[in-house]
Amino acid sequence: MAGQSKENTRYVGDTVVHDDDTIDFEIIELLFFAYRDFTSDPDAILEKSGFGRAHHRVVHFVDREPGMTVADLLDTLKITKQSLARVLKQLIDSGYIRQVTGPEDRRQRMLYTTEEGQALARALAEPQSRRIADALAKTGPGARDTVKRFLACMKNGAGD
Amino acid sequence: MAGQSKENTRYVGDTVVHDDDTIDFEIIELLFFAYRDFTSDPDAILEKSGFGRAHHRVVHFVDREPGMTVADLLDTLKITKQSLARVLKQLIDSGYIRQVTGPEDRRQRMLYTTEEGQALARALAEPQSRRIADALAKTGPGARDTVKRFLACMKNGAGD
DNA sequence: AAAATATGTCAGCTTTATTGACATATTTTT
DNA sequence: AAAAATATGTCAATAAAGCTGACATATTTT
Repeated sequence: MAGQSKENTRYVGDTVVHDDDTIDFEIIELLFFAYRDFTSDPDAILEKSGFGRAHHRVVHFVDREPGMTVADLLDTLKITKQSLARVLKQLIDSGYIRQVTGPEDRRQRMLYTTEEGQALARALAEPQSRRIADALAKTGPGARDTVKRFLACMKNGAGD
Repeated sequence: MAGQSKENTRYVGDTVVHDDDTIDFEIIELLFFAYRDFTSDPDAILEKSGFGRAHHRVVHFVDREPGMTVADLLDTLKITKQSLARVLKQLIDSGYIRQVTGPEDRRQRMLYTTEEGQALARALAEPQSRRIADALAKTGPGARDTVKRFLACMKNGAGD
C-alpha cells in the first residue's frame, strides 16, 4: 500500500485534481512501457505478411476461439463492423481465415483459422509468450499467480 | 512456472511454431484486456478537450519530467519529429504546454506544462491510478512489488 | 568558415479507426 | 404469409495518428 489513495484532492474549475503523491505515476508508466514493448514484438513478423496490429488481433482471437461469429469478434475487439470488415476481408482473401455458414443460423458466419492462419497466430504469440516467461522468471516464484490476478482485476467488469 | 517454455517447437516453412500449450495465451490475453480498459479510462476526459491519446502521452511525460527537450520526448515516445509536431503545436496553441529556450543551448526548447496542462495531466492520470489501486488491493498484500518488478522486466532493455 | 545539431515545417501517404446509409439473406414474430 | 428483427456485407466520406522525404532556420561545435 505505498504511494496512493491519500485522498488529497483539490479543484481546478470543476475538475477534481489529486496532488502528485496521491497518483500512482510509477505503475502507470511501467504499464505504458511494458505494453509498448510487448506489442512491438510481433511487428517484424506482421510486416512480412503486410499486415498490421488489427490483423494480429483478429487472427489471435479467431485462433483462440474457433467458430466464433462476426458479432462475437466485434464484441471482443470493441470496434465497429466497418472497421473489422476490411481487415477480415484481407485475412480471408489471403487464406488465413475462412468462414463457414452457421449450421443452426445460416445468417451467421463462423470464423476459423486455416493452417496458415494458425501458424501465423502462433508465430505472433511466440515472442510475446517468451517475453512474459522471461519476465515472470526474473520476478520470482509466485509471480505468475499475482500478475494474473492483478491483470484480471484491471479489466472492466472484474467484480472481485 | 506453469504452462510455458516446454520448447515443443515445430516448423511451418521456415517459421518456428510452438504448439498450443507451450504458449502463454492466458497472460497475453489478460494483458490485452487490462491495457484496453486501462487506456479507455481517460478517453471521456480527452474528448471534452478535443484531444486524443497522442496528446495524453505528451502532456503526461512533460508533466512528469518538466524541462525535457523535444528530443527527449521523441526518444521517450518513439515517434517521429513530424508526428510529434502536430500534437505538440496543438497543445502549445491551446495553452497546455509552453516552451522555454534552453539556457545552455539556445537551440533546445525545454517543455513545461502550464497550470492547465498540469491539471489536465493529473485529471487524466487519476482514473488510471484509481483502477491500479483497486486492482492491487484486490490482488492482495505484496502485489504492488511483484507487479512492479514484472512490468519493469517486460520492458525492453531490462537487463534484470 | 564549415559542419553538425535541435527544431520547425511543408507535402503527401498509410493504417486503423469512425459514422451513416443501404443491401441481402435469414430467422422470428405477428 | 407478411412484417419485423437480426447477422452480415458494402459503399462513401471522414478523422486520428502515425510515417517518409525534403528543406529551412538558428545555434553550437569543429
